Amino acid sequence: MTYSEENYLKAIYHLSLFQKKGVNTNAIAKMIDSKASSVTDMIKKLAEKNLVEYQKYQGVSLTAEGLLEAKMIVRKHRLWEVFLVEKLDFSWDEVHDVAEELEHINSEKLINKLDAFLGFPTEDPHGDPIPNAKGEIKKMDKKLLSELKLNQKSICVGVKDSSSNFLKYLDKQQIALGSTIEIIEKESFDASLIVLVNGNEMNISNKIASNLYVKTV
Amino acid sequence: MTYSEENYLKAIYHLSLFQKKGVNTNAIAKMIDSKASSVTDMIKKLAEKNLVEYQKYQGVSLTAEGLLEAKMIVRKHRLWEVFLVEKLDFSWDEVHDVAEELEHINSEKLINKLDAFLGFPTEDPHGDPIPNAKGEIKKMDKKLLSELKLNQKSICVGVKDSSSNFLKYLDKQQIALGSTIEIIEKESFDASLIVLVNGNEMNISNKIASNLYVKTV
DNA sequence: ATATATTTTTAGGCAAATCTAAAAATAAAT
DNA sequence: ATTTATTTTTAGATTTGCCTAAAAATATAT
Ligand SMILES: [Mn+2]
Ligand SMILES: [Mn+2]
Ligand SMILES: [Mn+2]
Ligand SMILES: [Mn+2]
Repeated sequence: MTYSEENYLKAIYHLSLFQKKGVNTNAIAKMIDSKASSVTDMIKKLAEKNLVEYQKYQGVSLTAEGLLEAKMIVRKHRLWEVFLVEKLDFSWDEVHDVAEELEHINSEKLINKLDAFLGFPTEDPHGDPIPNAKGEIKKMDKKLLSELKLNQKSICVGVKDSSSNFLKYLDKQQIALGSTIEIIEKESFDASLIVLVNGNEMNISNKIASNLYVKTV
Repeated sequence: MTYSEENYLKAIYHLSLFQKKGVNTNAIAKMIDSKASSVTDMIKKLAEKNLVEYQKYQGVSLTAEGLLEAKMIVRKHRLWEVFLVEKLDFSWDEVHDVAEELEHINSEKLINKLDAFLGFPTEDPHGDPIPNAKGEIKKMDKKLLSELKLNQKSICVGVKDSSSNFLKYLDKQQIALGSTIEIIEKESFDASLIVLVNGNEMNISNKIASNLYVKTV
């Protein structure tokens, strides 16, 4: 498989998590940062290889084979992110771009040895689940902080937006995976929150709260 | 730089170590496993980018810039080989192909962090020198076992041929980097040797002896 | 229901990297 | 010094992945 094919499969996979129907051509183009016509071309090729199901004008979905391939790419991406953070001291906002390259390295032995070396982690540095060697994903039940009830104690377990910008903001506010979070007041005017993060009171906007995953305790 | 351009630079670099004049088109084609016409095309592109010096029919050589680029690719290749052997328990005959892919990952931070993580190694698992971040190569004085004098004690420090085939043969004979080697008899008929490897007597052919580097002690 | 807007596909082209076959230059041999 | 052989370059195609612009299909609005 080429890098380009792998990137398309991954894009379709990510989009299909939020889209029960077929994934839209335009959505893929946006994610891959290319044009709709290019997407149509590639989709035809992937369909030819039985990696996606495709009917003209009806969007596209992964076949069982395509789904497994996509999960293996995601697995590699997230394992490399763990490696970069745990072993090479990268911060969580620096790993994505490098992992985008590393995810295409093609060696089953490499990735399984890396998995073992890292102690078979189940989540990446952003709290996203890492598929195991069979493609199985242990799903954690987590909710957005914006949906958390008042005075309900919780732990930060992930981010929805993992842009460098957002992650750096969290660093500055000393919010990290594992931080305890509790909402002590909701402002109805702008849906901002006053929260306790590791016991420290702070004010966060609704936008922030809508991009933080928490697990109630 | 594209993967292909990097592979050409690396090939020219390796060939230029044994060739004081310009490197031949055909030699590059052979190493890259492509055709002379393809090489000519690529050389023109590299010359355009000032990475090589090129005059029609006169072969090609690296510019200072091209040389540094080539060394950085070699650096990455060999550091990844160390990583695979030291951290992921690959054997020395399994690392080359994976390193061929990993060497193209493009992140200065990654490679320098990896270097530190590995403890700034100066040689790869085959005894080849690893250029430092500035491209400097510490050269060790080593000679081929076939050139070693009778009864001169030495240590195995590298292999000239690093094909999987040869490396597996060495494993079978329990010859490894660090093994002590001494020639106790030379057979003039076929230039084969009777040697002591870590004290064990064995017979090795001239071909083997011509592919093992040793350092006298 | 018809007109308008949006999405998707097709048609035709381009750049990178490769190839084969032919031509040109260089090297080797008589 | 010519001829012959080898090496290298050019010419012309091919494949992959992408693009723009136009056409076709689908969705939305009146
Ligand atoms: Mn990522
Ligand atoms: Mn991640
Ligand atoms: Mn190697
Ligand atoms: Mn090596």
